[in-house]
Amino acid sequence: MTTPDEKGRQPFADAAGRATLRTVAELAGVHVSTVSRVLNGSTTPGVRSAGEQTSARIRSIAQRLGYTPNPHATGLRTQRSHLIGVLVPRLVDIVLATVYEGIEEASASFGFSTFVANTGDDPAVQRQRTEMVLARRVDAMIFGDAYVDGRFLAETAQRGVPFVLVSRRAGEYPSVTCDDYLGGRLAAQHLLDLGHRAVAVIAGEPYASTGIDRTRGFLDAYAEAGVVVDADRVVHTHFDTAGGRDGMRRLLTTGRSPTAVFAVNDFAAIGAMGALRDAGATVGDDVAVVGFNDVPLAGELPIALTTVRSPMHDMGVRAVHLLMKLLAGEEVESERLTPVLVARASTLGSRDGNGSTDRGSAA
Amino acid sequence: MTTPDEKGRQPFADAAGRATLRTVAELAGVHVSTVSRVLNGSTTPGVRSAGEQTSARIRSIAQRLGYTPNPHATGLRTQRSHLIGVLVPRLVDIVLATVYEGIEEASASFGFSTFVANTGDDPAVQRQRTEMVLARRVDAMIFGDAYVDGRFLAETAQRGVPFVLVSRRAGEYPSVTCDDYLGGRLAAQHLLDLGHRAVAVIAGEPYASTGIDRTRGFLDAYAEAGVVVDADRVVHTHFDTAGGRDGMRRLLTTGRSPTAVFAVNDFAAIGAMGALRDAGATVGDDVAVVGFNDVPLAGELPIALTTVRSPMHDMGVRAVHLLMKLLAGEEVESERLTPVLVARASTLGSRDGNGSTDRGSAA
DNA sequence: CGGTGCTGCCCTAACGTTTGCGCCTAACGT
DNA sequence: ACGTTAGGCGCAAACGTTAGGGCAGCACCG
Repeated sequence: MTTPDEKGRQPFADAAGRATLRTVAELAGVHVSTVSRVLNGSTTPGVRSAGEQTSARIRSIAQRLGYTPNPHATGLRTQRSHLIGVLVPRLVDIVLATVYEGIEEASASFGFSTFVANTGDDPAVQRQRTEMVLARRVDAMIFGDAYVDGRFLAETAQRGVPFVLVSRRAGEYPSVTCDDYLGGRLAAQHLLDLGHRAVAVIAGEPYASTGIDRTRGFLDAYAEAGVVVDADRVVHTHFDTAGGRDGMRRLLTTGRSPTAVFAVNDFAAIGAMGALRDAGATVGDDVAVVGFNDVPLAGELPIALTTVRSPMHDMGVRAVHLLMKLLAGEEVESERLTPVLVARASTLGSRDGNGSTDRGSAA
Repeated sequence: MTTPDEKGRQPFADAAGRATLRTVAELAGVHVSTVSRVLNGSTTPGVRSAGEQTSARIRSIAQRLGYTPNPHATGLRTQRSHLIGVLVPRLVDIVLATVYEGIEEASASFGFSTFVANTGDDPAVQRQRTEMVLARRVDAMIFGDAYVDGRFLAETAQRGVPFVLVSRRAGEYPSVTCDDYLGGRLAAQHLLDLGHRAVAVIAGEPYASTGIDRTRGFLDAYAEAGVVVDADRVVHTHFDTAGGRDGMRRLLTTGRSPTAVFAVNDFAAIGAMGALRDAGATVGDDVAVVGFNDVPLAGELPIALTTVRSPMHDMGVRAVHLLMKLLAGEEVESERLTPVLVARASTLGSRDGNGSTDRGSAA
């Protein structure tokens, strides 16, 4: 089957015609192990690498041949794949997609590649995708879809797989998140400043720390201002537009309509705006709406959305850094990144030129 | 360093304690090659597998141990990685993210995993990321970021890497796209039906077939109706909200304001709506706006967006199917999937209850 | 002049799979 | 009873790397 030298193809190359260590070694007239040591920078102090000119020659040949080490061989030999498995609820959610971009970027800078998988926040799928990712022998994992109770994570931890959480926290596992509690407080303070007392919260999924912490921060701030938000004014929903619309509808049918709504996610906020529009209310004038995350289009909406900006990209980057420290055996500590409120027309109303310019107010 | 049997851990397991073929073989009292043949179903007709009960025993032991083959070893031995490299402009673009979800889903169903990388439509990055992905020894690639001239793809093709395109077409390379030309015609027909003659196009990037074909379909339909759209009414922009806003601003400063705008992308349309709002125009009543793709929030906007729905998820799925045929050595042909116009308030105006319900009209 | 220590490289054994080849044993045909 | 055949399985050689252990040659020192 394998013709030894099909058509002038590199001798001693692999089946696909790619140069191997052997190709380089043969051309340089040295042993493959020498090439390996030279190319790996052989940073081990005790072990010696090759001489100056031999090294230069080897490097130049490798370069000319476009040699890249076969990751399967390396992985097999070293038991390290330089692969990170990433699990997210859904990549079509721009929030997680942005976080993932940060992860991918930072991983690449450390020489790691990433596998992503969607789990849809379904525990059965989480388990199945984790198995799949682990079967690929990843060195570590990043979970963006943690349940706040962390029961599933305990299993993974017991299997000895190093991992960090991103976006959502859970238990005592190392995580990089937005300071969601503070974010909730920022939203509350903004609405309090505008005089809103009858407020409601579209709180997201009950198992996600993001929604939980943002809601708690919001309610705590209101409580401290002497306003107790009734339990039926807090509704749980999916994190997307459809969820926000449903949540808003439920809030509107309870009778006493709120004058302001805090949605723990921009897309839920947009859905809420849709439901308000359908109910004949004008967002910003009749009802104030605050979202969370400040996705790029929040400021572009026909009625620009007031929201709490979270450092999504940065969370991904920091998560990778944290993971690298973990892999290096260092002590790691969870990080909470600071959010910023961005006030726009959806709370300021039409009195304010519709706020196409962002005014970030430092937290 | 390697303690032979650290703490009651599976004998003959790998460093991470995972079962290997050897573990299974030892327990079953057979040779590893036998285990390999049994577990691989050894469908080769000439070569015989093991006997009925031996097979059953092996399978049961493998199952009990949770054996999964080491993909590095398999990849090294077979020169096939069951890996697909996917390049997209940006994953935060929900359109490509949705396409990618389809790719990931379909790939998994074929036993393939995927690497994604963002290229930001930058040729230098495309090249660099392609190298990176190829260095991982992927079996094939899917490009979602093709330039219509396809010059870079020619290099990749010459290297013998099997690939298909998705979302955008280029040259004669196999691709799965939306029938963008038809989509452009649908948008035009809708605006023609509403009586618009002074129309403009936010045409996207000049190197992407999506924008090109949608624009051409739109202009052709208008030309057939006897309306010639001036060249200065067609502006090129980025595919995001910022791009749409800039494009709209440019259109508004040319003097003669259009009564309708076709943006080749929903986010550009949203940006255009933002610019119109800033200019004091009411979208739907003063100026009609049509987008493209029908992303989930298009219908949730305060002014719901009329748009051309493209089968994004399905494109990803079909692209993988096409790739599998290609890998199987079959003849493959490009596919164009049919789009559908969804009319909403951004063209119908407030006369229409704001159209929170979609009315897909078959193409 | 013999030891000692270093430099510069080679040798070899893995890592976990797959796969062509070939050896047994049992069943079958004549 | 003996030769043939096929089934059931073991053997061993790869795939491309890495890494521990050497072995020459040279300089240096006493």
